[in-house]
Amino acid sequence: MPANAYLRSKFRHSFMEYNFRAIEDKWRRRWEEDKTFKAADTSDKPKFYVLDMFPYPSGAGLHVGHPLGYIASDIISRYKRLQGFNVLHPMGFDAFGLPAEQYAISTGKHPAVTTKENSERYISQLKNIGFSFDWDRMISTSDPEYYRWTQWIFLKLFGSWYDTELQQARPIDELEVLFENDGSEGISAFHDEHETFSGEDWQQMHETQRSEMLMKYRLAYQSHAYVNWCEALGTVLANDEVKDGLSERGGHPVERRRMRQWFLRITAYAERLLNDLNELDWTDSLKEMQRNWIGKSTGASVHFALENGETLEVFTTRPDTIFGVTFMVLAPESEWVQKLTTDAQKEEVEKYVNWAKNRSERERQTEVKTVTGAFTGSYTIHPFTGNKIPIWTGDYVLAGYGTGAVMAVPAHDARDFRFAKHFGLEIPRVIAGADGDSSPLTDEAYEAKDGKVIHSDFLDGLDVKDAITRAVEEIEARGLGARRENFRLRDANFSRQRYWGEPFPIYYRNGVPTAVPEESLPLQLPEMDDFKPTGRPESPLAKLTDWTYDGYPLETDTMPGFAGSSWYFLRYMDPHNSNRFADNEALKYWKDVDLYVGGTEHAVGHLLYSRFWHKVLFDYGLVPTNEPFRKLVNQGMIQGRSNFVYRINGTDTFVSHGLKDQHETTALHVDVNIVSNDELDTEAFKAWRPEYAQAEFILEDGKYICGVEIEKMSKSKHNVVNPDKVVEDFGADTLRLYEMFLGPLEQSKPWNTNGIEGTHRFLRKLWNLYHNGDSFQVTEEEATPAERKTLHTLIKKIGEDVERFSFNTCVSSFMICVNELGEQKCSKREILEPLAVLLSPFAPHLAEEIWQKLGHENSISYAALPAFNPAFLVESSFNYPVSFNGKTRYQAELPADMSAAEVEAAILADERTERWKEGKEVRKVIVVPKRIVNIVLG
RNA sequence: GCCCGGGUGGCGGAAUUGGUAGACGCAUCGGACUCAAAAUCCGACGGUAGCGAUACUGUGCGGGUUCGAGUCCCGCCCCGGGUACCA
Repeated sequence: MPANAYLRSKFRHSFMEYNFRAIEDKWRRRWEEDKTFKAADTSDKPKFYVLDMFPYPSGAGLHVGHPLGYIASDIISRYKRLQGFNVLHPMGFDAFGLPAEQYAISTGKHPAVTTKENSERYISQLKNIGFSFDWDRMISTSDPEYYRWTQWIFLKLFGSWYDTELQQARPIDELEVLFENDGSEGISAFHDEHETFSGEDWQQMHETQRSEMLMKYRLAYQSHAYVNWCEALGTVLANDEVKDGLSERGGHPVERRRMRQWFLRITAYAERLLNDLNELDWTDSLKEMQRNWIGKSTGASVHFALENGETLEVFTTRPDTIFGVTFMVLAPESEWVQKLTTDAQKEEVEKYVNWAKNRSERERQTEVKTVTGAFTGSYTIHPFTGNKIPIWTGDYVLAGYGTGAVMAVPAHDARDFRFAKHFGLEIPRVIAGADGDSSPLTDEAYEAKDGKVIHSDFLDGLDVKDAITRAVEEIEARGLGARRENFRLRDANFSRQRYWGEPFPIYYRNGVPTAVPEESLPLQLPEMDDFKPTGRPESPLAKLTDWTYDGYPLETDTMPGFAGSSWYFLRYMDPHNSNRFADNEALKYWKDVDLYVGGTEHAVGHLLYSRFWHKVLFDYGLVPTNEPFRKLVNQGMIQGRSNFVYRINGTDTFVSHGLKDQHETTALHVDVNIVSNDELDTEAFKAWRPEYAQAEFILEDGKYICGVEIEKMSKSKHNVVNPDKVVEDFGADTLRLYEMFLGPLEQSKPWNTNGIEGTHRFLRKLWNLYHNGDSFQVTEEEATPAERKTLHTLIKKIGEDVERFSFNTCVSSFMICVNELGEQKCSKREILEPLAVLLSPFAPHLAEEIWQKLGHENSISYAALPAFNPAFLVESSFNYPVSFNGKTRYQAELPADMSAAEVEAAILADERTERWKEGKEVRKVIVVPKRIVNIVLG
């Protein structure tokens, strides 16, 4: 291995080697002892809050991909300190939740134990890389002193309703006063459907009835609803935890089940969550993901009269096609299905509904194109034509969106078209194509919002866009409905039937869900030896007989993983406060996160929930900003780079990659740690696994070359590279630099240890600039113009590139600078001292060591960033590329301050121009000063 | 299907507002030092032709705008991510 080579070389050379192990050890210890990166609670300096998405401490420890974002944010943190900011850069652990619990179960240990062990391992790995975290602010979401405030915020949500007129959360007792006085009518509140009641009605209600009514308004509420039940995990899951009908964690099947659950009324904030995205400095793609998840669509609600006098409400985005409605479809789960099914159709409909309800989420999604449904036997009356419209049920209509019923326009909606075609229903065309085509639609629906309306009474001749407006006007004028907005976003399922989460501070007093008083928080998670899922849809806490408060039973569900992570960034501002989730002064000083770095996997989960919680706190004046994360940068994923060996089938012989096609072979993953530049260390391979001890090899050019594939980094693929190993072999500074050098931060890229020696070599070259033979040597001589130019080119470049998070080009610039200074044999303080400061955010250990040798007593972390002086970059001449018809032919060195006309004259007078003209005429000369000359020949 | 990214040497990537494509690094090859190896240093390194100066060609494909296109416009192909009966 290269590390051994370096070690060997160290003993051979007599001069001062770059001994990264000693240097890094020394500074790790110093920073810890001196608390170098402790953020001041109050300061005259401007604040800067740099946050990483905190990890859940998994049993596998950190691999080399995890620190990528942390290195980037650490560079920014250190850079901002150099710029004079008071920087808050904390780290902690997302310790509650499913992953931690699954890991505990698989190892047979208690999650409290595994979480502690894993966190400690993470801390040591993180400290090894030299991050400038303020470790005194470390938090863990499973710490009772932390989740006490998670519970407290939950109670805030439980004790709130949303005023749609004031557009903010308000205390629930204010709603009770309104109910008491005037009943439910005229209150502008976001709530579930219910029948209106008067003030007198309210006064006569029982406690239970009142509680149930308030549940329809609370921001944290209980409800019976269809939820994602995952049998294998023994819990329900939120929508963002389910992918393709399988649990995101573990890939287990998920079924739809009606259960009583806690929910968060995030839908009340849909509009604000959507609008406020505009003011955030996030990537467009991330904002777009949130917009799509929120899914706002504009249209109309329309009431269709039923024969029994009731009305059926539907939501449509295409009211312009209302004359094309030939049938209605209800979701199988809709309450209307039962009510509207006639005796004659009863058997068929019941059979269908039962079948549809028992389909798994996965079946529903994989068989999207299969058309199923049943006729209820009832009809509705078309509000404009008076026609009888048959009512069907079909599972392509979702119960949870809109009203769970649609007006079907088969000619202009692909799903309705398929349904009509399958059941032989009419498909009348009401929108002509853009080319005026009004022929019947036989193959597919015409969904484009383009063309003119036909066969539609008062809408005839209008363009689609105008017809939508006109149709809504008419619907409103006739009292048939109204313009309406609809959101795809659903309320967040907040219950988990698991052990390892925050207990709900809720107890059931005579069956009425009641808040545990604030003074009794934290409501501690009870110690349990048997914390495994029960296998029934209830939490392990239900096994306890003494899980009570004040003699009443406590809620047995626990909160989901995203509870603790929805506000942790606030706790860092004041992590040890025992009176409040964070002190008001601290909140006012730190305000919000200036830079948040993390992966896109949290685009719609964590980032949406956090924004929601933050807005509720903002409504109560508990936080000073309405958004928590001003700027957000997504780092790409580091993929694994797997190596393969090829075993000749039925033998113990392995053939090198280039020769494998001459044999029948099986490709096997081999540990990337015993492969260097794709060459296998065959002795290490024999020692790797007992079954390979007798292995024989067919080599090419005396080497065994491995195959390569880019895959996910995972243990089973033997492509995991541990940062500890890289730090041991090359040092933390090399690791930091190399991770940045790999490519643009936001891009996904494979980890390949091969190139790391380049960055290590760079650090040694840099180290040698400050040393001569075996002694540190930096002179006080005045720098030359060339040396100053080299330095200030770097200062300018680093300033620009850090600003745009282009750290890979920063590293290149350092390399160029060091190469040039090496050629210049520069050892002058005037140049080398600023260079050390510039480098310190990237390679902090090395920079500190040099800084100390330069005679400074304080940490380089609080030095001042060198100022850029453009005067040093002024050039007296410019080497013009001269091109003819766009092809560069020769270079001409001309004074830099020459005007365009002078340049033109000089070039035309150049003898080389004559040669390249090839006798043709000069039609035009383009001169861009200090860039290019192009001569157009005719 | 829809919405976002992206496609540049053997490899990772650079080219920030249209102005010398391939910076920087890895790998490879050649040389110096060495008994030898490692380390270090020097040099070559997109493709084709040529001893060579050099010429032609070249940023996924096809067209266009421009004095000039990796960069802008139109139409495709491929890869990655998100989302999916959302009416």
